[in-house]
Amino acid sequence: MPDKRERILAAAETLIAHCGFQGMSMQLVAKQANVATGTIYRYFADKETLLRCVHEERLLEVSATILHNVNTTEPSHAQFRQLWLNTLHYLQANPDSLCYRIQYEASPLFDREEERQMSDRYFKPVFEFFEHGRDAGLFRDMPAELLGFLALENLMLLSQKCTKGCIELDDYLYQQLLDASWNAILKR
Amino acid sequence: MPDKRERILAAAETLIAHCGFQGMSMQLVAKQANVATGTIYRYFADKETLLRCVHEERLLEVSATILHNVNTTEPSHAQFRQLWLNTLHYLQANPDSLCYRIQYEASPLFDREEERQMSDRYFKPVFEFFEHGRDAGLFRDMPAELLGFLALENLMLLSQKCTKGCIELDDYLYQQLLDASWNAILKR
Amino acid sequence: MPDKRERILAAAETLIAHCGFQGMSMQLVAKQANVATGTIYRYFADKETLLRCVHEERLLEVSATILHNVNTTEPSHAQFRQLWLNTLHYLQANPDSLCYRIQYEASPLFDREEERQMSDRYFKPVFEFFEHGRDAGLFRDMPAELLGFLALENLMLLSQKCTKGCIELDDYLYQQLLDASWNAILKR
Amino acid sequence: MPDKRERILAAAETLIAHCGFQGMSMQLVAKQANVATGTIYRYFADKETLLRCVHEERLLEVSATILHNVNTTEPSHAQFRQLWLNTLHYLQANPDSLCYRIQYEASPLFDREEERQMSDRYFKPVFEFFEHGRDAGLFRDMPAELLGFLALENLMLLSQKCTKGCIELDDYLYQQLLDASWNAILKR
DNA sequence: TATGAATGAGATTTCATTCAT
DNA sequence: AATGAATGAAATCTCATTCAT
Repeated sequence: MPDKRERILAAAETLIAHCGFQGMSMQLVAKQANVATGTIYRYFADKETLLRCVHEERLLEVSATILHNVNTTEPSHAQFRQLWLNTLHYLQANPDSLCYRIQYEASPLFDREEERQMSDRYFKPVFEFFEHGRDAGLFRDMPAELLGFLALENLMLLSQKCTKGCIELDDYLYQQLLDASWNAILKR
Repeated sequence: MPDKRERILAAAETLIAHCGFQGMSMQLVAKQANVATGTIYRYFADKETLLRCVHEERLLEVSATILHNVNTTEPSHAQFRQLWLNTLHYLQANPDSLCYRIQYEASPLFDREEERQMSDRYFKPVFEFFEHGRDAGLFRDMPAELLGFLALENLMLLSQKCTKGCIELDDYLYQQLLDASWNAILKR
Repeated sequence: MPDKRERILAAAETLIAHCGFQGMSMQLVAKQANVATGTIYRYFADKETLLRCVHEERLLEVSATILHNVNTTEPSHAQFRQLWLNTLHYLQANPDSLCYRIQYEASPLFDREEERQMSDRYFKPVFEFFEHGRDAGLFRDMPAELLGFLALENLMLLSQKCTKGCIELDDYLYQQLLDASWNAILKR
Repeated sequence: MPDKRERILAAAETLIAHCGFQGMSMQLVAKQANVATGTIYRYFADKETLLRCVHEERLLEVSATILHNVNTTEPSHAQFRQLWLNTLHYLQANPDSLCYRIQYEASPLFDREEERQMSDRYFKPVFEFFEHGRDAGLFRDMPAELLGFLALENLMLLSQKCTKGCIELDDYLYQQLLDASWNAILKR
């Protein structure tokens, strides 16, 4: 019954998003996932492993989502727009996932090497999009990671501010932000 | 001996940066600050209060630092450059402070209203800088908070990536990033 | 294994009797009951709840014991004698229980309303005994609670004095005390 | 400034009455008495000594109060009435004192030998009253302590019930209770 | 004599993990 | 495979006592 594994992952993510890293106990995860405490340990070696798995699972999901309908070999404003909107929509639809990721990446669980490998594995097409654009003289002369960061990753903090209610955005502002991101990476 | 309070705050910040929110225990803070456990409770009502105080203390410090040598009534590329570099240098010199802030803001301790009030109190000059520039037709037509976010706040995630060793930057790239930020907020 | 709950209750009662309310720690209760500290919290939400439960458990036990072989609808000297002796024997056989109750009732845990409800629930037959006697013109014209108090409850302090070794009693004195109690409540 | 000592004693008594033995900390006593924490230790060796002193101080006060206007060499109903009413009024006027005493006597601080000595010292006239009455054939053939207990000490639990609001008494009932006490100790 | 900041042992409570069923 | 009661180490917080001022 592999959906138990899924339920446990989702429960952990939600709990961290709402109660923070300290607020997540294995007992609470079990209750939220509707399984027994011991059951968690049949799917995950320990708490740390569970947290790492949530992270990886979500990276996989994000990468799949944001590349939807994007042709990464043809860098253009239209492709970029699709990429940017996919990212935004995912973040808005999954505030727990975002909240989790930010806490995870700032925590000591986060491991540079492992992260680089996962990035490479899951976000290769995204990086390729920026590489192609840079090599065609469209984007600034920077490593693809930096272009990706400038264009997409700052949406994370922005989304968090929206979710927490610090900023309110409307269609006009979204248009402006998309445009700002495009201008930031554009050569000249 | 009011420097005890300072030592406790610094110890808490460092520990959170290195061990995460969950890894920071009051015992460890006491040891790191070289005081007895009970002493912490003479200065801070409980753990939550301590964490909130670290947050406020650092906001105060950041705002003082990044406004150094900036005339906020004259928005110009030179002033912007100073602001951006101040921010960058502060973040690089105080990676713990950054790491702390990100975790704090993603945690359930974070309170929207309180945060807005503190932002208004401490970062008023920064917001004024962007307001003046916008009203003069220099910057995009956006709330000052958003301009500030686009220009400066994404430096937070970027710095974190550097600190964690995911990205390496040199002078040329810094120049590019400064330019990218400027282009992002510029009207036209 | 529901006898664990029983063991915890008994351990708490004994410890309070011997070490006082302040001397009873959850660690000691656990050791005395031969369970782990955490186990207590599976059965009782917190220390206060545990103390309240000890109280209720013992009220239940007392009421059952002192009504043994007493027909409460026939108030007479013989019935009274049985009631009085039952009470005395229970107190002598369970000095811990007594010591606990006195401390509990003098402590701030004690809640008037809750107590009145428990009294009504558990000691109804005792009160009826005194009511019937009063209505038949045998006992003084007083609320049943007061008659019960005069006749039985002062045995509590008396027993405590014996337990603590302040007073020594023999059969002759018991006879006298029983007689004194009877005279106290008798009309005329 | 010996009134500091008095203030500390009063503060300890009040706190125990209201917050229980566990609720009384030396810090709270200091605050309530309006002195510094360390000052308490100039007057009392430690917490236990302080608690014992409160006890003794109050015994002294009670004995002085209840013997007011009583001629202990002439046992009679009038003298008894005065004694009984003095006791009642003291208890009603000083519910904290009562509440303290009950908790103290049930606690492990209470020491049989010391208590007997203090009783003898402070309540000698009361015991003499009952001895004279017994030797004159007026009261039951019992040790004076027991007569005193039957006549007066059960007022303690009764008063506590009133203070806690479990029982309400009026003049008629007081008259009845006084009469009941008298009947209890009377020979025949 | 009086103060109150500081101490650190100890109290209550939580929670990751195990294991008999 | 799944359960959830039990564990006990560790976390937070309190408080009797000391001591420099």
